[in-house]
Amino acid sequence: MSISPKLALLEEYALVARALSAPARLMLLEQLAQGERGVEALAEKTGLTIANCSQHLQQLRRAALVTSRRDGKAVIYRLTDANTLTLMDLLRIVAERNLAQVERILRGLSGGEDAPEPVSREDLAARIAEGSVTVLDVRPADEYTAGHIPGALNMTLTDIERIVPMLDPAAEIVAYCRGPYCVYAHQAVTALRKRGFTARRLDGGLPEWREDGRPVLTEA
Amino acid sequence: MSISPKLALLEEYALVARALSAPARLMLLEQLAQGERGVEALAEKTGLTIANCSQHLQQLRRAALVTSRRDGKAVIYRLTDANTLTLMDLLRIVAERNLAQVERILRGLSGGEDAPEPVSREDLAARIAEGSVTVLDVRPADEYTAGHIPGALNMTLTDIERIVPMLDPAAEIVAYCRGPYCVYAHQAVTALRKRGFTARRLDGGLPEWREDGRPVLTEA
DNA sequence: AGATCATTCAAGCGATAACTTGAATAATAG
DNA sequence: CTATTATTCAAGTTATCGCTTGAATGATCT
Repeated sequence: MSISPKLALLEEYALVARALSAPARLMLLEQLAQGERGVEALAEKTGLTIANCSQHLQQLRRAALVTSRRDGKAVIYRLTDANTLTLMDLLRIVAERNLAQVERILRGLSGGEDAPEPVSREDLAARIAEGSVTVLDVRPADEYTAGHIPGALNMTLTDIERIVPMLDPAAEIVAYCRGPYCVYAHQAVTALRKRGFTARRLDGGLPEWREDGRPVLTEA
Repeated sequence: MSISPKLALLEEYALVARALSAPARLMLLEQLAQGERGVEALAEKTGLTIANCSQHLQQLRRAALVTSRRDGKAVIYRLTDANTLTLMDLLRIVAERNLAQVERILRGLSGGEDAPEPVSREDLAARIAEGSVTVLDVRPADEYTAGHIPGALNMTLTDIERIVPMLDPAAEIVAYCRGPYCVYAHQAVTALRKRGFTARRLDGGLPEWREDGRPVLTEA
């Protein structure tokens, strides 16, 4: 800084961007968007080793994207504030809007067929109120238990085959998962549409839903 | 992608973040926020070698943050769209809001004294209309020539000493430069306040002013 | 205090990125 | 067509990052 204040400033901005530049850390942030977590839980969810996970988390903390507190022996991490979420969203928007590569990957996910437009959270809330929609929560059971959209059915991708017969073929289905970074809902919609259902994806995931101030049900 | 669609997606998002993770590229983006430029001009402004500059620009192009076109022998680069600017702004917001380090650097720039709040662009426009403010453009002359706020005086930091006597000591001064990443206006305000002037900084720079749809004057 | 558990630190390895130098490509002028 | 100018490509060097392994810290429980 004594050398060049300008460069020092840019170095700080770059530090934040660099923290977002590794897929492993984006996975961690996506998990943390669901709620605060300990190191071990994060390591298990992301498939990283404990030590590696810890190092990534410290890097995120250095960039002030996450903060941590102690709870007994455990250290609990959480997103610093909504800015972190906004930054992740914007990163995704720029990538998806601009990169043809991403387009192709998403096409691959939806089996080459054109995926329908996602349902806005406002529309979904209205249709839940009038009972004209079946809502699927396509996340692991523990995340569902920790909080989900009221009335949503929890099913993992592997459970789809078994649960499909329980669904009313005439009903419209809306699937959601962790959020824009998460591909579970994409895959669920693809699978359901192949079986003739009218399925669409929710715009955003549970973090965005919660961010809107909409109701979230936690299992007792 | 055939291995893991999810990881491939995250890799794309990470690519965008990685493009923003080098100070050199942030400098280039800041320059491009002023308007489109050729490789040589960018290299000169940022102090990079031509080859190095070209490589950074290609990296930004791969992340779709900038696009390019040919103009004769020259290749002209520009920001892809407003999303790039938004992403830079958000990066800055997160860094400045969260990093104590950045706080200290900015304090250092303002000589330890508390800097006044920046003037909003709306306020500045109103006060220009009523003629109750002196506007300083603290950028290099060529950038001033390419476009500036109507009525603004152009002065570089090194010129401040000479030009100060020409200014009405009673007038309120508002300084602006390239934008939030740029520290020229910060330094100008500090220098002026040391000399007893009532000086404040514009919130944002010329790119943001232009983005608002406000008038920009180009020298004939 | 000693044992135990969760997390962090430290050292080492392979891969990747930034920068330099020198050559290759593309468009234009003579 | 050749020369010129602007940009890009390619190879090489140094520094940094991500990951692994093994040891060190810090808080709790007996």
